[in-house]
Amino acid sequence: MSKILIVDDEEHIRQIILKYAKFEGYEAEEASNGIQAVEMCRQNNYDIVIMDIMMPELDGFSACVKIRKFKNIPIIMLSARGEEYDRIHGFETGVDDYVVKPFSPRELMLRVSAILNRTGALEKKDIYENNGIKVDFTGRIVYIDGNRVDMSPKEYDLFFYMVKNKNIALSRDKIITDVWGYDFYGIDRTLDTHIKILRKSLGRYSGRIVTLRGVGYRFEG
Amino acid sequence: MSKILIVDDEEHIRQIILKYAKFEGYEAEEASNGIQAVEMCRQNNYDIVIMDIMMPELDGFSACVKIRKFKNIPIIMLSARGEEYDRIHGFETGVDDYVVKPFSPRELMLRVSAILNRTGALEKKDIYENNGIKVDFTGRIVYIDGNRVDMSPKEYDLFFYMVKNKNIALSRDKIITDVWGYDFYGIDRTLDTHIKILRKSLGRYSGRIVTLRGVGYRFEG
DNA sequence: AATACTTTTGAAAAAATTTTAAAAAAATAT
DNA sequence: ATATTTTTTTAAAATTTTTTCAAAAGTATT
Repeated sequence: MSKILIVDDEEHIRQIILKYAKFEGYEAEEASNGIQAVEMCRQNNYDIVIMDIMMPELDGFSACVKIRKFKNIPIIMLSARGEEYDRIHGFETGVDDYVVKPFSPRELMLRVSAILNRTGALEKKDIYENNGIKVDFTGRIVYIDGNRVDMSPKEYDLFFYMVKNKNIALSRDKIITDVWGYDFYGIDRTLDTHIKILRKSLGRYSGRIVTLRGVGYRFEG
Repeated sequence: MSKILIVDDEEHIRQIILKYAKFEGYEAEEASNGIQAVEMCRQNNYDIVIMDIMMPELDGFSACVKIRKFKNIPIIMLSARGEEYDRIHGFETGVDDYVVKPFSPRELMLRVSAILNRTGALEKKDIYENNGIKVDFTGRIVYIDGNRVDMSPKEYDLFFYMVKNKNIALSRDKIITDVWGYDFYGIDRTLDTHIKILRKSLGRYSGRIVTLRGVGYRFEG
């Protein structure tokens, strides 16, 4: 399991990333400024660092340079839209990738996964396989009994989320907040509809998504 | 695998080159001044040397002359824009090529590759081949069912990038950032258009580039 | 068994994304 | 300087996906 260090001075940004990182199956810790980040990198072994550029105390680039002096960890930088940054400067300081705020958490996780694969920090692909269902998170492919299944974006997102949280009771609220990324406190049946579609895609394994009446759903894997 | 010696007194320039060289699959070592470079060349077998002209201790030209006394390694010189240098002087000292700073790393790597091929310091070629599609990264040639296919520069870049990251879900953002080298967080359809062109070039294999709706694309290889 | 409440379904409407083709702009070669 | 090629932009068309809605089915409780 890969370990991520999330560095940002804004609490809520950290929380969002943290949340997504966890449900992607990563272990994650936080730091709220550059100095703290450098210190934590010195004392722990992270597989990748996600760091904001603009921070009090010590900005992202400087922290990056300091970290690189003692450890060669992949680093992804976050920059606010319009904030000036410069790719070359990034390369100089050893940044591996950039993501512009506001970012989609899914997008960010895709990049994390890509870098971890590339750097071979985790040579093995991110794959789940059990009882006829196989999910290749890196390639975004789902197999049922060895056959590829096409899904729509939301369907993938929803399924990936459930698989990553397999055997856990997930409340409707939690699923919606986590997969849709915001609350639509609607009284609509969007989630149900998606579950229906997903179950259809799962064919004879539709029963692996169990309805928890009054609560939500659980994927059994 | 070819081995490169990178000589520059500026750490960050070395890092940039190092990064790209590694990305291209070369092995690379560094020296920070002429004296050190000469010494390292004496003790190791490099296939090519990339060296800055202006350096403390011993400048590039002088180092070049010294190296040439005992070994005939191809040498590429880096000179700052506007910095005075003299082509004739270069030829006298046995320089094989010049690149002016600030340079495009890709450009530099192309020259490295060109020289290595020319001098026949043959390294094993970087080639991908699978199911009717063959990509010679070194020669920048694409074959479909054995026939050469002409592509425009961007088309090559895009295709190479996708092939190097085969079977990975690549987000549009990531592709654009990585291939174009900057973000246009615009709303234009540049990438789509290039994908279309690329697919056309791939003929009956156009389906190997799969659209991941809401995400991006994936090359299947 | 009746009631109240949830979930499932299918179909239609609405929204979003990708593909296309063609023109404009930029870059390169002649 | 002019012609040619490549890249980007644009806008419309095609496609796919998401959401909504209302009826049907299912479950727990009384």
